[in-house]
Amino acid sequence: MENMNIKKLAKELNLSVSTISKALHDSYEIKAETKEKVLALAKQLNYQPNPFASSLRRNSSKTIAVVIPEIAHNFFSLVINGIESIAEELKYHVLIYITHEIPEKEEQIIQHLLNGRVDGILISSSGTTNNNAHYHELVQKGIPFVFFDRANFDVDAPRVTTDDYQAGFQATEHLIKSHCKHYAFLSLSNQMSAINHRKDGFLAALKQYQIEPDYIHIIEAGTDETLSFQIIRDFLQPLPESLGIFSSVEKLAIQTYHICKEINIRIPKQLKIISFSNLPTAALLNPALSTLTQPAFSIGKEAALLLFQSIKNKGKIQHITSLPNIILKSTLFIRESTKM
Amino acid sequence: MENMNIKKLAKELNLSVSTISKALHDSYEIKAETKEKVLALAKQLNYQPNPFASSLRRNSSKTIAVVIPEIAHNFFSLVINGIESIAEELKYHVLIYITHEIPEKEEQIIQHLLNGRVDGILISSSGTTNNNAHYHELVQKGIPFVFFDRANFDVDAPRVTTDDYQAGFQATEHLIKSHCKHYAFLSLSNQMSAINHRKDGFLAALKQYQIEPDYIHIIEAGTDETLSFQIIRDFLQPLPESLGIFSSVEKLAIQTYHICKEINIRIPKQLKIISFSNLPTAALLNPALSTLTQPAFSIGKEAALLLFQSIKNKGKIQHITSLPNIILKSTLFIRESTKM
DNA sequence: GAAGAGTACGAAAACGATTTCGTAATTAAA
DNA sequence: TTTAATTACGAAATCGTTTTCGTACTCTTC
Repeated sequence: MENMNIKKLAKELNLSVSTISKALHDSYEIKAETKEKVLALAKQLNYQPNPFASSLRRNSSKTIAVVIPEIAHNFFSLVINGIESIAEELKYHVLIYITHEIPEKEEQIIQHLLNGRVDGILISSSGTTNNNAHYHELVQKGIPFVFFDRANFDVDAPRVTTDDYQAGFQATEHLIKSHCKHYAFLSLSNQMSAINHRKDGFLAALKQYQIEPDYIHIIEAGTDETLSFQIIRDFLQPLPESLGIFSSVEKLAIQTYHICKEINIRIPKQLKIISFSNLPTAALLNPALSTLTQPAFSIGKEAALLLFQSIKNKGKIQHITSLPNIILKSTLFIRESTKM
Repeated sequence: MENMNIKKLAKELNLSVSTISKALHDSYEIKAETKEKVLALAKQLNYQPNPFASSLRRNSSKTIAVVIPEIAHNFFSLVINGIESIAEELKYHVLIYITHEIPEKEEQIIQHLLNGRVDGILISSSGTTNNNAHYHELVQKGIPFVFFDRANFDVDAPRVTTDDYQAGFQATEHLIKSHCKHYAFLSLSNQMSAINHRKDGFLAALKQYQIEPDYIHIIEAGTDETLSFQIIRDFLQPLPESLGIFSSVEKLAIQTYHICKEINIRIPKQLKIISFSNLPTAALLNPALSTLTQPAFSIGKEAALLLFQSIKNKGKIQHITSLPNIILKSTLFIRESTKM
């Protein structure tokens, strides 16, 4: 009685394998009485269909993959929560892959997923904007995928992003109205779509308020922890006069806080800072951090919905419908870190 | 050329399907020259083996499941990072399931995983200590699994936990030496192993220092967000004199901070607090939070290693070797929130 | 009562890889 | 030279489902 399967059920009930299968799928070909018998025995013997046999035959796995740069990161774990809420409802399984911000790793993962292990993929890209061959292979293989937050705009795939440009503009405007002199943008890299849009908003605001280029600093801190610490520390010594920082990601803002604590820079007196962040403790920091908060859970949810829709429509004639491109709004929370 | 498979490779090279399969697996039966030809063509035509066919035949999926109560939680996402680091190395895939602290959900997930979709499971239990039928079914089915952090001690499975009792004792001793009068333990539920061990350490320390029962409070805040807020708020109004709080989980400490801010309780003057936590911003809070920090990444890593070892040994004779039970140490960080 | 429709099932062919068991051909040993 | 061993491959069964075709049988309908 090691493992129950359809064949054993069939033998037990003196029915054929196909009848059992059809009964379990509530086929119209099978009469109610037989269905009941089959269901009853299946439950009694604790029958569980073999997922691989089923996937092999049906060529679908009821599984999606989520490919993200990091997981120990409030934003991404909230997104996963959103994704899971939908996947769970539709009885899909969720595979997690972490790229650690390494584009080659991402390529390798995507390359692997070409084998049909998953029915669809949700990606927050770690890649440079240049290399998108692996995305095109997905398209070619007909594997649906959806970008969220960090998209590759050269690839023809649905996207769920936030209003990064507007939010960047808004945050910067807020800094300007707090009367800073120097303005700095903390970036991870100049190859990530979301971050670049934030930077564009930053620059546009500064332009509109006619801030001189001499007072504008773009700091590319990179993804390496110790290196970015060093880069930020170097930038803050000597401290530019009346500095306003707009951090494009939470991690860099936290590093900045640590550095300020270390070398005794007073926030917001000497340095004002606002950051994109989903920190549940932003309001409890010393001082409380002004944030631009993305609706992370909703991003995950919307991206998943888009993906499942895409999976469902697979094979059907692609109408000339425009590419789904959902843009959600971030929320500005003004706190002490940008006080005048 | 839709999908490449072994059969097409075979036809192309005028070889049999079995020869191709063996060549791809570097079998000794196939001569070097043939292997090279096969490998070359496979690479050229971008052949990727169908994972379901392979899993079906081999009865193994190269996939593990991680079942956790929450994901938007520093501890658990760090653990996942640790798990992923090992899984990635061994080329295993990682499925994530979230129970949202609902025991029935956990049972349902485990029940589903009985079908062989995964080769092994890592679990941080959401269950009450009573119900462990689903774990026994796993044992019976021969599906390896490992508990981490929150284990069920009635079930015969490897565990990776931390020195919760000692850490609880140590944290409480620290509070006592900071001269509190009242002592409170914030718990989620009295059904979780790790939390109960922390509580035992808490109580033992208070006993050793002969603190009167009247000054000892056990607060079960539960897993519901709004409810736990209310419970903690109620406890803090009116505020017990010279209160020292030991929070068993990060979330409750953060809620306490929020409440203190709201109703103007000064930390550490009126209330001292220490908490189990993996917050990267603990030192930046206002005031900086004293923490007991678990080696979350290592917990994930060790648990994964244990699981893979267990998967490898599957089927082999179980020696009388003692049950693997790894206990890692937490680290105490004393900060301002418990200052005298 | 003959034709057609509908009902309820079974046989067998997939899905794509792995693996067991043969077996020709070559080489080595006696 | 004969026998045994080794090498290098192929045929076919197998994993457990799903699905396509049949096909008996019953029930209408005129």
